[in-house]
Order: sequence, then structure tokens, then C-alpha cells
Amino acid sequence: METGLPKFDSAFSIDCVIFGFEAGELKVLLIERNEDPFKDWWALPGNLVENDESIETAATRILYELTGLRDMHMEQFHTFGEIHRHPLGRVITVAYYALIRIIGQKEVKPVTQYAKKAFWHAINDLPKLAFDHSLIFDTSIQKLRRRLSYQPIAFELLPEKFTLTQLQLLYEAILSKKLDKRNFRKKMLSYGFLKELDEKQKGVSYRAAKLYKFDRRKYNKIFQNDLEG
Amino acid sequence: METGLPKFDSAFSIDCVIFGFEAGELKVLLIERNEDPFKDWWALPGNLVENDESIETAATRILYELTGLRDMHMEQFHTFGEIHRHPLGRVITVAYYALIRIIGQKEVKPVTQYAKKAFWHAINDLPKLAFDHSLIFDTSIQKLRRRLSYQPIAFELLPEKFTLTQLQLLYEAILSKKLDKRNFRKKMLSYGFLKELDEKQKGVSYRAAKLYKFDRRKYNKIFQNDLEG
DNA sequence: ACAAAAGTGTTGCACGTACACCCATGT
DNA sequence: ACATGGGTGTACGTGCAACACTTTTGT
Repeated sequence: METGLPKFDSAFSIDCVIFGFEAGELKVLLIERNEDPFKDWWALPGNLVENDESIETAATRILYELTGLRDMHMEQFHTFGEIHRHPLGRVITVAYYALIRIIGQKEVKPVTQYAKKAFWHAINDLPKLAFDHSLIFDTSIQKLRRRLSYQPIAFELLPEKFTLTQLQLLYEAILSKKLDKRNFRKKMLSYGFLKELDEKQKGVSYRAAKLYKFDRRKYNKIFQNDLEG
Repeated sequence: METGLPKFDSAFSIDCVIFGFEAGELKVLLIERNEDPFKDWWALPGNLVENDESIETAATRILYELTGLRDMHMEQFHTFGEIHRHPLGRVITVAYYALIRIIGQKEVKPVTQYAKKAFWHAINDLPKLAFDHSLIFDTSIQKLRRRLSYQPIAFELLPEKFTLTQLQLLYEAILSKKLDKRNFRKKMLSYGFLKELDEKQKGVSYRAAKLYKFDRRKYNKIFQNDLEG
């Protein structure tokens, strides 16, 4: 392809912050790198963008290569372009976050060589990550918190059927603060997009809780004006 | 510079949505292009990123080249990476917005060749712009509106001393809806970061309004917890 | 005197917040 | 029976929305 444009001597990548929720904890998917630089370090999954794919497509592809999942809610949140953020040369990276259901997906295996393995790590005691990935992660969690306050993104992290307590624990994990049980329930139910099921939790040694599911149709009906920003 | 990284066959640019406020209208700075593609079309000011500058630096430089202004509030808001967004080849662009005081700056002259001229255009009847710049602009205005609701960015667009009516007109222009005068004043004053001056408007043929200024010190004191997201 | 915009309060409603006890179930 | 989390209501304060008239000033 002859472009007529000046060549830009750099590479261009996508990094993904993939959130999951398990055992009452918010987790993020990390890989162990198999290549220099930062060989053996932990890092966010990411990869270079190909010439024949848009950045959205690249983000989707990279997520797929690492998790086998498609059609996730992915959201671009920031582009990092410091000159020396990559020790080998200029690499500008667009960061995305995604929310996925860990349930039934606990074994996450990279299909690419650049990672030895992929694994979930609780967000509360993350080690230092390769490159500027700690900064990228910190930025992502701030965006996630802000978005949680005006978009029903939490449901992407839960199993399809969930209890209100599970939902509350998830909110608490994301916001890292305790919420009041009665107020939380009142508010969630008042939105009108939770569908109460004729079903209860199973296998617990105490009173079983009702299960709910998120009703996207109702949500869209209620908030049809509330466009993306 | 030998990077050891695969070469990415593309260019990388910054586009700026520069907002100003004049005569009760919100305006955006456009250029008339002097080069193909889209020669003679109107476009957002933008330019390629150099290899030895970060994207923040590039954004600041490009704004300077077009307006002579420095130290503006610039905010990255989205990266556009569709394959065919540039007809001559792959160009990924990071979009920023900036807010500036038009007052005393009405003559904006590009110092680069790629634009014939730069000029302010009211946002309400924008023509079709080059590339995907109409999309970039639409995205920027949505981000601007959202940000206005939790950050005091409006003051960047006004002269240092302003009346409450001017402030209200600006909010109305950004949100494109009418606001109630009494409620607006009550709310603004209740924040406590507006400093009332011992000075009044001059040169008007009606009752002169009090002048105020934005007190950033007070703002920081009041909202020290409200960190950037 | 008139035109034009400045300036000013109250009320009702919706929403967030604080707060404690009984209930159902499994062991 | 007991341990464990499930489930529920009220009262208060804050903030937002609706609403119209008098005051000041320049011409």
C-alpha cells in the first residue's frame, strides 16, 4: 500500500484491562510474559494492531485470543503515548476494558506465544506490572467506577442469575466501600430493570436468596434517551 | 532508532476540538485545508505526531501552532482507528478538546502551511467536515457536556471577570437547553468558588451586573477529594 | 417614561442516607 | 437450637425544579 503519507516510525498496540468477579473479589486478567522486554513479568494482555483491522476489531481479537470470548462489552478508555513507555522503541497504546463472567471460564489459556499463561489476580494487591501497565490499570479502575454510576455494567460480571447480595458485593468491590443493604436494594429495584425469578439459590446452608436477572429490554425502554457519552 | 519491533505501516495524528465562546454562542475552531485530500474542505485542526514527542506534547504543540496559545486545559477524549478513516492510508488519530478564551484572540492564524486559514464557527450549523471530523466533533460535545456536570470547566471559556448571566448563557450553549435563572444562580453561588468582585459591568445600556471570578484556590480546597476520572 | 436586563425566595418533590430487627433455612 | 445470611420500613435532610415580580440603569 503506497500511502503518500510520511512514515511514522513506531508501533501501535492495544492493552486490555479485563475485569472479572469471583469469590466476592474483583479480579483482573494478567499474563506472564514470555518475551523480552519484561520477560517473566506480569502484564496486562495486549498486542500490536494489524494494518488491516480497526482498533475496535483489534481489541476484540486480542480479547478472543486470550480468553476465547466474543461479544463482550469493551470500552476504550484512554490512549497512552509517552515516548519512553516501551523500552525498545516508540509504542503508542490504546487501552480498553472489558467485563466478563468468570463462571465456567476459570481456565483462561492464551493461544498466542507471547504469554506463558493467563490468570486472574485480585485487584487489591496487584504487584508491579510491566511497562506502564500499573498506570493503565489505575486509570481503568477510575473509569470503571465512574461508569458504574450511570450505566448498568455490573451485570456483565455476574452470572445470568444472581442474588441481590451478590450484586451488592460486586458494587462494593468496584467502589471499594461498604454500602447499606436496605438502601442498595431499594435503589436497584426502583430502577425497574431487574426481573425477579421464581427461583432460589441452591446449595447454601442458610436461607436461600431469590434470584434475579438483568432485563436489558426493560433497561433500554426506560433509559432510551440516555445515550452514550 | 532501531527498535527491534515490527514496523507498523501507518501514520499517527492528533485532532483538536477547540471550543470558544463568543456573542452568546459556543464556537469551534476550524481550518480550511490547503492540501489533498479534502483540499479546501473545512476540518478540525490536527497534525501528525512526531517521533520524539509524547501525544500530550503533540497536542499542546498543535494547539500552539494554530492559536499561539499555551497552557490550555486539554483533555484527551477518544481515539479513532477505523481503517478507512483517511483515504490515503492508515491514520489513527487521538482526539483532544481544549477550551479557550476567544476575547483578545479573535484573530487566529495558523503558522503552518497545511491550512489556509483558521476561524471560529458556531457549533449549531456546522457543515460537513473533512475525514471523520464530524464524528469526532459530535463525540467531543458529548464528553464536554458530561464533564461540565462534574468539573468547573466553563470558566476556561469566559473572560476572567464575568457576570452570572454570561456564565448561564455559556452553560445553556453547551447543554443546548434553557436553564432557570434563579436556580442557576443559587446553585453556582452555593458551591462557594465564585468570588464576587467590587466591580460592575460597563458600557451596557441597562442595569449593570456584578462581576465575578472563579477562585481556583477555593475550588481546590472544597473539592480536594474529587479526583480526576 | 420606557426598555432591558439584574436580582431575589418559597414550596413541593424526589432522592439519598441513616439506622435495627425478625425470618427462613440447613445443620 | 443455633448459626447464617435474607429480607424488610421509616424518618430526616439535601438538592433540584417550578414559578413572577421588583429594582436599577441608560436612553
